[in-house]
Amino acid sequence: PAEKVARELLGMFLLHDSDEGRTVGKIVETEAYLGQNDPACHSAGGPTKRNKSMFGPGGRVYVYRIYGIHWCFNITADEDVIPAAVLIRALEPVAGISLMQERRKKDQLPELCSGPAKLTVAVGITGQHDGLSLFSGPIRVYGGPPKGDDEIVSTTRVGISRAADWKLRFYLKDNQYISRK
DNA sequence: GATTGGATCGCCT
DNA sequence: GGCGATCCAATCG
Repeated sequence: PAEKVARELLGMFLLHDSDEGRTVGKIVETEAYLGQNDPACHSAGGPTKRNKSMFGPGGRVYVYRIYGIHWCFNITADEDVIPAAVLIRALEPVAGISLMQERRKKDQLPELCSGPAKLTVAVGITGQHDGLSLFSGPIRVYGGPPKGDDEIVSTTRVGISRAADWKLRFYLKDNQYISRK
């Protein structure tokens, strides 16, 4: 289930090996999008060219363009027949930091990956990665989630209008690298 | 077929 | 706090 995946991804590491080099970030903020029964999920209206990556197995990359200019990175979740995904909203920079600084044209660590469209720039993910498996290929997730639920804060998702009161945004309490409180 | 508005960010005031 | 950037699916008719 996407909510479970969203919680368990917190504390895990996102790795991307690109032509320019390797970046690694710790996942510190996520949002769950549950599928066709979730009005805020892109798959709510059925399959389209954009959302097709959610229709299929979990553990794949779903990247879409937002506001015409930014990329947002998701990990698909749940059973094959349920088109769900987890939006990765913020990372704590771990490795390849100089490459992230170069791509973002920012030096301060909290500026590098503290938002869904910032982190795609920092780690070099674009629409060309849409549909890739996380179990083979350049984008991987590894490590384990943090111990104990008490370090995870759950709240409402950012920037949506439908199902606005569902508490499906999760972040690590007191972490300095989240996009907002 | 045309219009609308969004899971955002950075720069401006 | 406001606004511009500028793509594409959803909605309307």
